[in-house]
Amino acid sequence: MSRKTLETKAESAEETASRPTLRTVAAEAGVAVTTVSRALADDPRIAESTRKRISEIADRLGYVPNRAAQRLRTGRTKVISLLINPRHEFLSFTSEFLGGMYEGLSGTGYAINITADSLGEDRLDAIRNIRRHSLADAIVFTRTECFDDRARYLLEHDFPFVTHGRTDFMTPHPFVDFDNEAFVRLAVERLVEKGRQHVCIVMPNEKYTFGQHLRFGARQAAMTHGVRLTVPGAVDLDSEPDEIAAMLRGLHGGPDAPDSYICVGEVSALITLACLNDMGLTQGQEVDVLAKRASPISNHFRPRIETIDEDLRATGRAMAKVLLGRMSGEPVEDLQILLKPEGPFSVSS
Amino acid sequence: MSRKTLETKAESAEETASRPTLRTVAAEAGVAVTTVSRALADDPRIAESTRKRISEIADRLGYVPNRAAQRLRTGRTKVISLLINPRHEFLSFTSEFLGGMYEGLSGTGYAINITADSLGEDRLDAIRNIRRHSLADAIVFTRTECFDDRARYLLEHDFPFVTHGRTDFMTPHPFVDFDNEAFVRLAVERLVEKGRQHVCIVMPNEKYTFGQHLRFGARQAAMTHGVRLTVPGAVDLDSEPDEIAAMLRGLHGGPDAPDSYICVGEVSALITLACLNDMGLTQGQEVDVLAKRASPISNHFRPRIETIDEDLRATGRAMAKVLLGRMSGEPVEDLQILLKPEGPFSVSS
DNA sequence: AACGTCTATTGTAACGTTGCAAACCGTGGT
DNA sequence: ACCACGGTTTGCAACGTTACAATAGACGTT
Repeated sequence: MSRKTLETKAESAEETASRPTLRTVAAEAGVAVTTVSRALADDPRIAESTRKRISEIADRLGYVPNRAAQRLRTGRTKVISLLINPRHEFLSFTSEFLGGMYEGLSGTGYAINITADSLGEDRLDAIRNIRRHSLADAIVFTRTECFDDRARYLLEHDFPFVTHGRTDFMTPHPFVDFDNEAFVRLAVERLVEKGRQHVCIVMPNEKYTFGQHLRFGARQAAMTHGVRLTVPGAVDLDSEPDEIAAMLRGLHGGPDAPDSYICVGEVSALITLACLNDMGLTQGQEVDVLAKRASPISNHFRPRIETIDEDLRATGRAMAKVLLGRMSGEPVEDLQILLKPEGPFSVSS
Repeated sequence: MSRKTLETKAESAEETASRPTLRTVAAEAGVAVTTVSRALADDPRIAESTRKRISEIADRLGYVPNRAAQRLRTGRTKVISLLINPRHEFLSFTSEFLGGMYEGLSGTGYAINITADSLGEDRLDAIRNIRRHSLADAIVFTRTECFDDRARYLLEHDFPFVTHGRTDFMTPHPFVDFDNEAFVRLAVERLVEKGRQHVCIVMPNEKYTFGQHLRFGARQAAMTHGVRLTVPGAVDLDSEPDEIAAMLRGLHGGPDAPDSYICVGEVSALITLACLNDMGLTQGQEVDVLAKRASPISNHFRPRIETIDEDLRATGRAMAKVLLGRMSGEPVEDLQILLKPEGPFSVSS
């Protein structure tokens, strides 16, 4: 219950008066403000002895730099915005991804700031807001589309960003992507091993770039293994249960229905399972469902389903690396990373 | 593909040179900087005619106030931080909640900023960081505990905050809570209607305050309806599938096992269903599971389960109201809202 | 002893905003 | 014609920081 338990010692000092500034520290140390600023920024022009003395005094006084002043002066925020659509995203998804980014950014002074897009009417509002009010130095987003308006906007304004997934734009930009072609090949292989002959992909909306990769990879895999492949019209990713239901009923109306399904998300897998169940088809018997797993939730589906993991922590780490590279002006070719189910490798190399 | 499609007209003007400031606008309008500042802040001291003229010029030039400068000058951020634990929270949960807060804050100039706690080693780090760096004017968090360290810290430092859920502290603080006693009474009633005689609550961890409310409400309801009640040792909310499994196996070892379960979250419901299934018990036959529903995900559980909704959008709206009240210094008694399954009413009234 | 050279530190000026005290100006009362 | 008085507007200063140019001092060279 005592204050002590919740406070660091620097904080308790800070409590007494108004917050110490560079001026306070400078006065205490008997040096100029500039010197303190430099000393705390580890500027090599400051002698090691004074640097140490000053940083001790700063600690003792509980000095914390004023972010607003730093931002005003430098124009930089030291913040990275992660855009999410709270209607779509599982936080369990975001958790690993965030953790990875956090790891990758630790020690750099950058903070991660989650921003909800899609609260206003226009999805770009959130991004415009960030840019116009300088709320972040860079932006990250997922569910990248072939002709993504967010990416386009940011490219046009030369605002640093990294996407999870690729676009079809001619102008190259930094990205980190999961190799969905490899994923779907692996998935088909697994289903074939279980004796399945006719695979169907529960496709995400066509607008998502990775849908194209899935389609392509699945064609390849189906050829290789000599199995039938059905790629029905797109269903909105992680949503639209009615559409999935309609699609499945359509497929199972005739004589040549799929005997296995590949889902790209856990929610769509859950919906698929429910629909199949409603049609009297049991997972593991008449059909098999395989899902990309990004959270532990699919462990609790019954009957159990097949899963293939996407390492989102590694994705987050890669994201951080690319982000820092982008902000320090590295060439874009070095900032495009494709993560294989097996491990990472750079597209350029 | 053209720029026009993605830009507002104010933005394109802004593009040409460096960003316009108050000085720019003042020069253009032939008035003092202060006048522009006041005009744009709708200060009554500025004549309506000049106010209008200035704001037109500001629009034309694409003037956007510099947030960093405002923050430095005023010490206020106009930001509210929503703390979330990405390991626990569904974003589908957060979506409605966020939307409600957004509605409640629209027009006030406040922005919502989602911050992940629990990325560092100490949960309080995130909050300390916000306070020390003045990253927000107020903090909101969920999953409030009886002796919540976050609430304690913020109370000690007199930092504005609102909790989702109550604490057991003597010092009153603003909160918005769902009436879980009412919820559990309703839940028991529903299960009794289905002919169930022995209800079990899959309890959240004891540290959460709402666990106490559940326990109390369930006792009342069980008495009223004359059914058996089992309240086993706590299980961590939305997690620890092994613990749930062990608990259920324990309960179903003897002759007097529950025939129905109340779950406070959808993930715990899913886990419970999986465990029951693994024991050969089918939902809707040997047992019934009822869950509090905060997202559409439970619609896809098969067999279907009973649900009772918590209106998270209304919760978010209430949150915003309380938040604004807290920041404008309203008395704390007016800032404690308990939302019934039926509708809202203030604790104080 | 004067000179240049290097290192460590200093002082000044901004970044863009808002609060405060002062000034302006047309109006109306005396 | 003077003064007081609203309603408007202005100028100055400051928030806390960092960039830049300038300075002070130490040291080796000529």
